[in-house]
Amino acid sequence: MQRASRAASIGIVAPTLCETATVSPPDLPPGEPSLMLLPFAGPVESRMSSKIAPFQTMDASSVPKHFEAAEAELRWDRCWEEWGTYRYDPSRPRAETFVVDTPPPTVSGSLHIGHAFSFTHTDFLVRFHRMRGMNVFYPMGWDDNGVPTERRVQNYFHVRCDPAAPHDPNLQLEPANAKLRKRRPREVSRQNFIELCHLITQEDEKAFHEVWRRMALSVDWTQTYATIDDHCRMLAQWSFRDLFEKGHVYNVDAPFMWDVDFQMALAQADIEDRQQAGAYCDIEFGVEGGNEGFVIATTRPELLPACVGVTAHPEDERYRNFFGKKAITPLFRVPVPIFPSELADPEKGTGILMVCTFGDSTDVDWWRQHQLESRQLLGRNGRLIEVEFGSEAFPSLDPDAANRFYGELVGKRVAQARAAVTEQLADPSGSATGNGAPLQGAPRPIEHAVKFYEKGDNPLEFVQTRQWFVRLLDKKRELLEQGERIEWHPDFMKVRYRDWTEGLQLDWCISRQRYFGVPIPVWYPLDDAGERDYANPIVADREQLPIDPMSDVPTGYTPEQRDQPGGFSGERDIFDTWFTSSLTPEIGSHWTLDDDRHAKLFPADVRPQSHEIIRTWAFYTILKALLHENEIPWRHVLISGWVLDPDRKKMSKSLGNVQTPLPIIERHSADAVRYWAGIARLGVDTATDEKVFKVGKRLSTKIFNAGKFVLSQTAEVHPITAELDRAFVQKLSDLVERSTRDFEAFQHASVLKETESFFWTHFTDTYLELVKARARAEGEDEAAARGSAVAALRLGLDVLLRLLAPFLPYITEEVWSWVFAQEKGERSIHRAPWPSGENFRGIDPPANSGSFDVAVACWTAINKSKADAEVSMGRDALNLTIAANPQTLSLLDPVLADVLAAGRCRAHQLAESADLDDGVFEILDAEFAPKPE
RNA sequence: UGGCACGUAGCUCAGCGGGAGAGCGCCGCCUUGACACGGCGGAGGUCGGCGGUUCGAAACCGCCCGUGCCAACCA
Repeated sequence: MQRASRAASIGIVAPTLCETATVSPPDLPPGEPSLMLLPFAGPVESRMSSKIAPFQTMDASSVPKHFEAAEAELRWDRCWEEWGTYRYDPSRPRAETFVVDTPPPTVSGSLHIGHAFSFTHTDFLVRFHRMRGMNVFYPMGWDDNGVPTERRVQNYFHVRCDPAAPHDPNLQLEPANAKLRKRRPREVSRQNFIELCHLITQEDEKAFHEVWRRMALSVDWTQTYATIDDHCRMLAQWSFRDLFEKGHVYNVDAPFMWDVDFQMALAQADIEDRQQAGAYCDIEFGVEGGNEGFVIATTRPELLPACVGVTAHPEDERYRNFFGKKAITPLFRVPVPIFPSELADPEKGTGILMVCTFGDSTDVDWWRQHQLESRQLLGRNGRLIEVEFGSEAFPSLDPDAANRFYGELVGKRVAQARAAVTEQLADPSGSATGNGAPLQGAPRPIEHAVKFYEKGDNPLEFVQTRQWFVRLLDKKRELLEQGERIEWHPDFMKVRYRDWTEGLQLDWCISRQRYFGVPIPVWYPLDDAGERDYANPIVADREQLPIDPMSDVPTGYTPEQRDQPGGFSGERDIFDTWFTSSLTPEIGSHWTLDDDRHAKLFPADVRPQSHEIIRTWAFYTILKALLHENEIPWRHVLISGWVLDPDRKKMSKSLGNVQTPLPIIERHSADAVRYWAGIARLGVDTATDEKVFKVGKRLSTKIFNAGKFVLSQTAEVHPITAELDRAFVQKLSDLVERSTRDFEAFQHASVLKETESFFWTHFTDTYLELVKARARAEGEDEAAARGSAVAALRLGLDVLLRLLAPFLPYITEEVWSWVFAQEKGERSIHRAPWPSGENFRGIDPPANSGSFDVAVACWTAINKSKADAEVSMGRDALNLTIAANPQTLSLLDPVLADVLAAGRCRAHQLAESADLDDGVFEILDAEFAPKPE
């Protein structure tokens, strides 16, 4: 309390903080919360210099010995929030606005250090532009939708969604324990399931929120959205309606990629290839009207009952005679056409193969092109369905045998059916030619690529279902052009986008057979027989949105008409989660809701993201902006690399090597973690490294101590006139110029490295030491020299703090608050202007541009002579002979007094030594004072 | 198999047409008044390999080797 009242009377930053100081934040322990919350405000003597305006110093002894990062992080976070330091100002014009299309993290995914890494990259740039005077729009979104959340709810509560189950309005569930997990999952209604999803995402959001605050992401927290909230659902559904009206979406009933475990359709972007062990089975087929046969090689013998054709290359001599005839499948004795196809590769397998409904996408092509029969045997759950051979749909020359064989397969999953069929094929009774067992020899093991859903555990199948699509194959050229209009950082990442776009083979399947997400806002009229009219869907009106077609009713119908002949039926599917997240720029800009805001915030300036989702998030966002507004969604894309574990493996949940940010922050401080992220360039994968965190921590400690020293120099400031001071300022001015240029070019890592290097090499290790004595020189006639040093020291600290502020927001704010906050009239350094030529106006350049380096070289030579003599640097030199060539000695002259003072040199001689190189000094005949008792 | 990126000191990386660099680690020394959560000094590399362009290549070009990522490869 005493501290608080004193600060108030001194009035640095205290007036605004008094309120803060009286508020006990809920997340701090009780005790002395008011003290904890007060930014340090040591005693300040306010003086007016006759030469340079308001000037304050502080008493270094009043500053704590060490910087307590954890305490400061909580304290400053509260201040920034109270001050609205990061608030977007909607009244300012577009030209002054800098817009970020922030990635909404999947909140039910694991929060790891990689998130902190890439989000911090964005924050560096944001803070730079804010200090440059831009009005920053930096929102935060949460991605709640989709499979990860459903999975998490299923595991957390040990439940499954059963759409047929009745809703339980009083459902209360605890997290499942081990005992509960042994039982079958509890089945809950669709609505209950969705409520559980909401519950868990809210909890997960808090975890992210806490880490973001602690990392000092300068987000405007008043601009927050969640992909499941009304605003996002409305815009996603409106997006669908707009695309529908423009003719870009359609629904079709066709064979498509299907995950048998999730039981949902997928888009090309959701698929990955995995190397799998498989085996070629060589199977003899018969040919109708004889006992001839041929052998096909297949890795999917279980699809034999679904065989609808056989094909070989038209030029293949081995099989030419068969074209036009019918093949007879073994076991099931089904006659199927044999036709030529350029797509068959004579080199592969035996050169002749079976076409099934459906083994792969080529099967689908053949099936379409040659109008083959449809004999879909694989059900949506991945098990073989019941069929009757000998019926019209499943003809057979020997229905009894076929049904006997097939009876052993019904209900089996793919892998089980494969084993069973392989066994059956080894039985001669199944032969189509009478030449013994259809299986020729043992299956031959191979490794081959198989398509998987990226989150799935079983290979994809092609299953005929009805799905909604966005047409994109006809828009490749425009999409590629949009990609060219955007600047990619690093630029080679553009290639990823181009390759993906050029390689597109399928339209975007946007319907998903899931529960937690944005419903497709469509109903279907039912005819008199109660069948859905898919050709004439009823798309919800704008005014109705957002809607859930399972509970809301289309205009012109009554609730009683739901699922009645002549009535309507609601679409059950929801959107692919990317359908919503591809609208993040429009979600932030309030597209279609607020034209003025949209004009200011769209297109955005930057989109930060990681490279593995170029094909999804970046691609779909570009697509949406093109189709809705014929625009690019943002001008720049920033691609952060991945975070690897110390063994350089990608951090992922499945590998179990995930590190979470909070323990690292607690151990090393948020600034240290930000430093680690800051030295990594965009697009470069980076390993977590204790050593680097420590370097960051060390830098912030040094800033704390150097700040304490500089601001406690009590001499009045004067114009910067001394040669060494002017030489230092010139170097500083060059640094500002380079840093600004690098930041403008999205090279944050160079800014940090250069500034850090300058801070140590040119500021604390050299300049500060060289002028220390002069800054403390006593006597009236030393006032100008003294004041010049103090002014340059303060200028150096001021500029370096600001250059480092985007990277190390806590320590720079802390030091800023001691004196500069009031002196410069800006309470937060994060609102202070970025350094520029303005800061150096009126300071003359040095007489010699080499003065600084010569001073350092000479001082270093003196230090070396002390090191060689194994005496402390603090020991006085009684007498030194300084040798250098005449040119170098003449450069030394204007800075010699500073060098001698820093070297504690009581007496000296200069010796011309023409054979020494420029800038090189040698110390001869050094004599040091004896070690004091 | 194709595309992209990367290969520089023990480790992590910067440099990308004219001096081979930084931090950490290592060795030696120093309690100094902002800082021992310090400071000073030092050792350490034929810049993956082979060719080419150039007066000059770690850097530019070609080929090769290695690593990573992306994409393709389901008969």
